[in-house]
Amino acid sequence: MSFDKTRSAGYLTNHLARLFARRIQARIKPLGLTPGTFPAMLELWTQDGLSQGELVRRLDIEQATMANTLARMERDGLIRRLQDAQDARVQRVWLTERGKALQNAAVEQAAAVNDEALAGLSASERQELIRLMNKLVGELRR
Amino acid sequence: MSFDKTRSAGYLTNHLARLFARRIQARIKPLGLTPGTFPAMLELWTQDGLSQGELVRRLDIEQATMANTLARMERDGLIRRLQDAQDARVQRVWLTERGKALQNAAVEQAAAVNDEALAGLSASERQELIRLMNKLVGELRR
DNA sequence: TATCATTGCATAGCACGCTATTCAATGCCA
DNA sequence: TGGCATTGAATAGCGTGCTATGCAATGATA
Repeated sequence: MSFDKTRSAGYLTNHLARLFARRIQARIKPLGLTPGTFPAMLELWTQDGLSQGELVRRLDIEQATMANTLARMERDGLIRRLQDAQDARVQRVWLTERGKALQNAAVEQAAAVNDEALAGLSASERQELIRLMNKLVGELRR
Repeated sequence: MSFDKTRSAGYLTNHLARLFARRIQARIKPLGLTPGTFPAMLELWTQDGLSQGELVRRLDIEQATMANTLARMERDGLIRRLQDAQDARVQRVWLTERGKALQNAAVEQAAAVNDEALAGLSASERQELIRLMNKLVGELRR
């Protein structure tokens, strides 16, 4: 039974994810951000005050993972967690001023990494790659 | 500054990597394997007795990560590490009988996950996706 | 040959992903 | 209204990735 790693979507995805993480890590470290916080920050920059559960659903991250990530973000002064007034079980997540202020610089760095990765591709190749990756996500999310 | 996560190669790659990992984890757990061991096992099934450094170079994994992964693999009876006869610094990695015996079943499961992910794609789309992903890897590895 | 740089690996410490488990708050229904 | 199921979150434990650091073996050189 043979297996060519350069022809396996799963293998390539894992390798690519590590390469992306290394690059983004290097670029956002000076901002006081880490790669794992990025998805949550993106959601909160778009809509502040989401509940933890809402973040879990939007980001397709396990609840326990999100709880840990949010704890680190709170420790690092990016967010605050406040109990919801209507439902005492719900923790709402609010950006601090510092967290809000990072948006432009952080998004800029992320965009730069994407540009580096896609440098060798034509516009239509980029579009096709994104389309196909979205299709895989849809397939695997069921 | 806006950022569309469904159009970011990095974001999609991270999401896809998590989805792939969940699937492969579920499938190879019964074999006593974990996703992180897979790349090393693939290399060793192809060529047994590689040094740790050789694995690091082939898999583009940090040396410390590989040392940890190999320690778990040894603990779990997949490999043994023996000092090289010529160079006492070198640890050569050898599959156990159990490690060797897992090849067919493990590769089968990995192939099945790839098939699930690519189910919605035509043959030419699959080929194109693999080609583009390899291009990104090449770009980001420099 | 004594010294110093290089190489190969291990360890510490942490980020971030997962499963399993627990607990409190809420909702529902007899 | 009392009892039970559901929901939202925290915690424990572990795999897998990283950087930083240390150390022993080897190689190179004055």
